Amino acid sequence: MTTTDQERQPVPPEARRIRVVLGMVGDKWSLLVVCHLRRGPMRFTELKRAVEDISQRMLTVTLRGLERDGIVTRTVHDAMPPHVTYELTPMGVTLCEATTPLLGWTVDHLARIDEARAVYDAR
Amino acid sequence: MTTTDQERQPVPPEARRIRVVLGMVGDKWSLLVVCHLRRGPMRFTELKRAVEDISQRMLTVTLRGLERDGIVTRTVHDAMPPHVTYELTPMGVTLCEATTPLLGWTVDHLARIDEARAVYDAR
DNA sequence: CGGTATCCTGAACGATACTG
DNA sequence: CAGTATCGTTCAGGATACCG
Repeated sequence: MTTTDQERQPVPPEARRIRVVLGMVGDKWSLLVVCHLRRGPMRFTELKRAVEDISQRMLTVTLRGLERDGIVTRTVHDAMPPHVTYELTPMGVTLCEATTPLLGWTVDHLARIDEARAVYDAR
Repeated sequence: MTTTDQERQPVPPEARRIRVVLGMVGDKWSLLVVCHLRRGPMRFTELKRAVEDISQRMLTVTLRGLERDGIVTRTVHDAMPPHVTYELTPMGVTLCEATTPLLGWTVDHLARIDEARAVYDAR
């Protein structure tokens, strides 16, 4: 091998991007919550019911993270009874659109993935 | 509210897809390894050097997972010295393409994300 | 209604040593 | 070279209880 010298720092910016994406939506609930908010603003309890099996704590933690990243907005309505709504920001909408191909890929390959796993596990 | 009855099971298939995607590439290393393999087959040690800070153990674990899912192939070459190469399967290549928009989104919004976090943390 | 606070468990991950 | 085995730690996430 003679190319040993000039191949340092191959893809550091790509690595940075991947870390950022995973840090934002790589957890168990964020993408799920974002997907539900595509249809429009939702209240806390409404989300709690919609996102199956999420605990109250994890919904709060997830929403705080998404709010911090500028993906959702939190709006407190002073009414009787008082309530809070969450809504995708414009950036949140574009994030949603950016994930569409990946979700589509899963639809197209779910069967093949299950098959590959079965083959691998059988051996 | 009068729509309480007919809104059960809103998006279960979408949830399933998201779980599958995160289960495959939602961990710390899989996407990173896949991205490095875009350029062509690589040997174990070559990957170990390329993927910054990955431990030998995690590289093995990650590659096994990707192999199980049909994303990479593992080929043992009987030579002296013996070596092993990893390569993206056709399905692995399409997965890579499906993630491109999401990575591109990060490039476009990295600055805005950092800004949003700074604003949120300052308050 | 929409949270916080606290405690706890399991899985993911890292470090290190050894091997065909 | 390309692993496996073992151990220790960290941390995301779940259960539960309480609150403005």
